[in-house]
Amino acid sequence: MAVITLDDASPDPKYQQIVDQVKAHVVSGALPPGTPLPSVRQLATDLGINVNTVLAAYHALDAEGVVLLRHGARAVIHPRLAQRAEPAPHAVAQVRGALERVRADALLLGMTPDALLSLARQVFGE
Amino acid sequence: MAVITLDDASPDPKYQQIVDQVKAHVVSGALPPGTPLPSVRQLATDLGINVNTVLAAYHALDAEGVVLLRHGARAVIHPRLAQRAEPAPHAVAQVRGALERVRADALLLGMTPDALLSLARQVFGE
Amino acid sequence: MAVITLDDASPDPKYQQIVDQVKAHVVSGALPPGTPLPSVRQLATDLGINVNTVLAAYHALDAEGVVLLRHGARAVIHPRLAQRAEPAPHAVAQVRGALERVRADALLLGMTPDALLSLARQVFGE
Amino acid sequence: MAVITLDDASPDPKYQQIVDQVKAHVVSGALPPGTPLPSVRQLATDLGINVNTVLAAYHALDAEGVVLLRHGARAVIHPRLAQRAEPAPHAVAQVRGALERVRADALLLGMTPDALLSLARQVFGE
DNA sequence: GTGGTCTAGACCACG
DNA sequence: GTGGTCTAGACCACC
Repeated sequence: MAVITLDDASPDPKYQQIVDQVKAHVVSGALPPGTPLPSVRQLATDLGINVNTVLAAYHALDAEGVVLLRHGARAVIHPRLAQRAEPAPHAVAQVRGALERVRADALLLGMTPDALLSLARQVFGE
Repeated sequence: MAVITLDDASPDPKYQQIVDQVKAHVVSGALPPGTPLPSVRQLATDLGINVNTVLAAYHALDAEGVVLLRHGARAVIHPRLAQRAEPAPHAVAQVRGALERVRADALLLGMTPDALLSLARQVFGE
Repeated sequence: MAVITLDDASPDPKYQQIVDQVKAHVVSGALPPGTPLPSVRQLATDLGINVNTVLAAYHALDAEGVVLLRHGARAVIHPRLAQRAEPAPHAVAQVRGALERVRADALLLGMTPDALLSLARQVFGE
Repeated sequence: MAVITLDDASPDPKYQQIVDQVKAHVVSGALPPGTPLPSVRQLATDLGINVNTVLAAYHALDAEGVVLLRHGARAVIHPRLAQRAEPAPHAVAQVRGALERVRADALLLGMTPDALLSLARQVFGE
């Protein structure tokens, strides 16, 4: 459970794919705060990639506060993630920008505004 | 009208900012199909950037089918853009992926699913 | 009294947290020179961590001269701690370096020099 | 000016030394917002170290928002650094923790509270 | 055994 | 030319 897989055909770099999937698992509840992640070496061999690539992903997650890295200890999902309840002032602006970008691409790809809204309800709704 | 501006403080590369803004203007109707874009040299001097940077943006837009580039002729918004009505099979999957990524980041930033849906309705709604 | 606690959400390693807290208790007077520390095994079980982790902390404190370790005997706060009166030549330079580092981070975090000085007076003042 | 140097005898890793010095230069005004940093390759050869070590430092500065990294463009001190005026809620607590740590070490090194406060006024004062 | 740092070198993407 | 990604492998620090 909470498996991480790589797609060689993806335009995203491997370390980014790892970051995205860990975040997704955190959000879905598959990786609750405090859960230990696989060791960098373990995940590297599992995915058939280099240890440093996994390290890059873990460092990025650490910098974002999603993961807690400590010397000698297994990396864990940050225990204080659950406490965050403030919407954060700039966060909304940031998300809005991302949504506007998605909207432009979707409409140019031929989707109707209605179809987009409907898809959003599907993805964003519980 | 349909002005393009660059933000030096943006994490996005310049060519990306140009691409995003042209798309936005197309979607908003400010740049209807067939409209000529400013010449590469003109836009480059207007923005105070290198010609190659503008060229990169135009090429990207051409590759996505948003713009039509022809040797010796001014670049124009693709005339057949309006005819696209089929959402394209992989397009929906692509947009869904983008939305899922936005969702993960939004929730990790502390937004509630409700707030996100509400924001999406705001941005995606006509 | 002079309790030591661990914070799982802290980015600092456990042994470091122990070292910091013992130092703080010594400085505050809660652990005067000569005071015996809890045994390695006792503290390890109290905190629910490995004996070696506590040992590492005690060794670090011993190396810094804060604690006196003797084979077979309980570790104690170094009895001669009180006698130190000379600031030591390199000590000032070391502390100055630490303060400069704190200053850079504080200012980058948005604090004003005045706010920083005021906070320092609060923390450093008796 | 705004030179960066490495100290092989320092306990801090090289990439950390680069990070600290860039921050110090930003705070001192030697590197105002928008200033381009030396390219990773240039700085690497200047310091006689590997390119990836410099990259690690630049990535860390980018993650902290001190530096703006963009593909193909020279790294620059973040242009929006000047705009930050909010003290940030957790920032104060973070700085306070750092000061408390410095205080404990200073007193254990034999400095008096008065000497520490005086040094702080020297370092923190304009 | 776990993560941290550093090196060396290759190839890709952006301007 | 600039930064980005990835690999391979070595050695160190922490638990």
